Amino acid sequence: MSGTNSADRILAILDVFTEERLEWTPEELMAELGYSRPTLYRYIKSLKETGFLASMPGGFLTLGPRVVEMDYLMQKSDRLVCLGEPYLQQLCDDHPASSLLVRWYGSKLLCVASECSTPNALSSYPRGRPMPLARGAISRAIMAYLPRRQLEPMIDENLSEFAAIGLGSNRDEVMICMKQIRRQGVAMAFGEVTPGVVGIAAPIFSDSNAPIAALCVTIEARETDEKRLERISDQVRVAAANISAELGKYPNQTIEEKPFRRQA
Amino acid sequence: MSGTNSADRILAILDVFTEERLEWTPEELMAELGYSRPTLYRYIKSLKETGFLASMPGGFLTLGPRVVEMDYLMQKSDRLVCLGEPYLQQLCDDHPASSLLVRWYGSKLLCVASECSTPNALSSYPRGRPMPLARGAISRAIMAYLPRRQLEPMIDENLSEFAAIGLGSNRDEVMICMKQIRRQGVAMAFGEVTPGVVGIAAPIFSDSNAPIAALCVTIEARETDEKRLERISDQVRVAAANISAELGKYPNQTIEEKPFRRQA
DNA sequence: TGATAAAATCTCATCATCTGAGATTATCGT
DNA sequence: ACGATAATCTCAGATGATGAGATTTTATCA
Repeated sequence: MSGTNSADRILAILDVFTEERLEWTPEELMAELGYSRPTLYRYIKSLKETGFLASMPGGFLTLGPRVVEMDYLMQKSDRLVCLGEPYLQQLCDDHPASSLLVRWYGSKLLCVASECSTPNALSSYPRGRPMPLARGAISRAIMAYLPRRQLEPMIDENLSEFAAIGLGSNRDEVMICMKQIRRQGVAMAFGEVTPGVVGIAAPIFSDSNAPIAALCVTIEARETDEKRLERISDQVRVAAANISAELGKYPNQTIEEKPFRRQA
Repeated sequence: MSGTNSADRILAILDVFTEERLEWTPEELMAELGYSRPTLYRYIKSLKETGFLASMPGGFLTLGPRVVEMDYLMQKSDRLVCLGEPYLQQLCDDHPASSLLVRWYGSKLLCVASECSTPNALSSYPRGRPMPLARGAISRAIMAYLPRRQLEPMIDENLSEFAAIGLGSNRDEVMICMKQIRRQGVAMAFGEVTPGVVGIAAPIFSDSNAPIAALCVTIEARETDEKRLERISDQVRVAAANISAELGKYPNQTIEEKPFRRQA
């Protein structure tokens, strides 16, 4: 309803398919979105033909097979996931914990792979579950390595959050924390996301520039101690560094004619 | 390029992100799709704002977080998946096999959940992997229960396939096979999809009408015998029936004011 | 099976909005 | 700070989008 262009209007249809409501009739969509009947049906047709929507018995519409396929595609071809999975496995073998790979999308943190060795998957993060942007070890592991002009505005925006966690009450204090994280190579958070759960995260780089993801281990506080935390930190740091190195080894996809970082 | 409307043009962008090529620069997209620079950037902007595309370091574009999130959403809210998972588990506990839930999207068969108890995941079907439409037990388990006017054209289209499998050389012969499947309640296929692998599948219904999915077990032929096949068939048939019954127990989402199938 | 209701598509005139060349501004790397 | 590349903006023309209502198709029930 905001965007007046039909690109946004067609994409807006997919927006209404949420966790609360995954099945809509055309009639309901018309009411919700305010589109006329022919227009809506035109859009639906396009979305169904491309597989983003699918008809359910009873005349309902749901998200379609394309979504599932695309995710499969992404997962299968994501070098971060492929390279990282063995490390997730290893970390879970070594500790009663969850391990996760989280991608940084600029405006969103999204879990893209996870393993879990504890039966009660209370704090488990399956693929696709979004993470809070301004809280937790993952968030900070990434932020700490962002270039200044990205980092500073983020800090200013979330000052109250940082204050609540106890990282500092102004930008400079938080910056010092970030510096410390850079020195340690890992970020640690005690119960920031889930009460009683410790998170230990290290950033992953694809080139030498900005972090693109983080490797994280979460473990119940009562399952651990000083020594184990130390050990996990080391493992996470090393694993993240290894993944980064392996990611950098080959170009992202195929060898591009235009290498962006090395002069031809 | 085919559809001249901008709905299709914007969705066409997502089409070029395939397994072979998951990273594109705007320049490459312009060349591939033939859109002008401002137009393409307009589209990209919309797709990025909605999270369907994301920027990668180096100026590349990839599929975005929205895809992963949507899949998570679908999976989490899919009653078929939630209800079916325990059965998949059970089947894998009982046999050295893979078990899968496959949704029927009218034009596509897509695995939506799977378990595997064999170490060599040779014939494993993870979520998102599409299945061949005209081959295998799954396909036939669903087809056999389709209403006549959907089934007959499908048979005619794929007569050569059916002949190759040995189900019959004309429509009537194939129809007899389908009838037999209905009588048995399961479809069985020997090495049709993967050589040396047997598939046993039964349809799942959400209302009494048409099948919406199938439950399938695949097992290496050399791991099994007459007796075990019999046992698996029974289990699959019963499990599929149970899932169907449970699916029907509650309305798909919330209780709709307009019940479609029962009179108020 | 045929009648009835609902759902989906079609028609078409109007006009909004989409398009693209080129200029302009932002961003990045050195 | 500078040069190069990437992304956005401007604007006029015209193409394609829109919606009321008619029509066809599909589903539902007797």
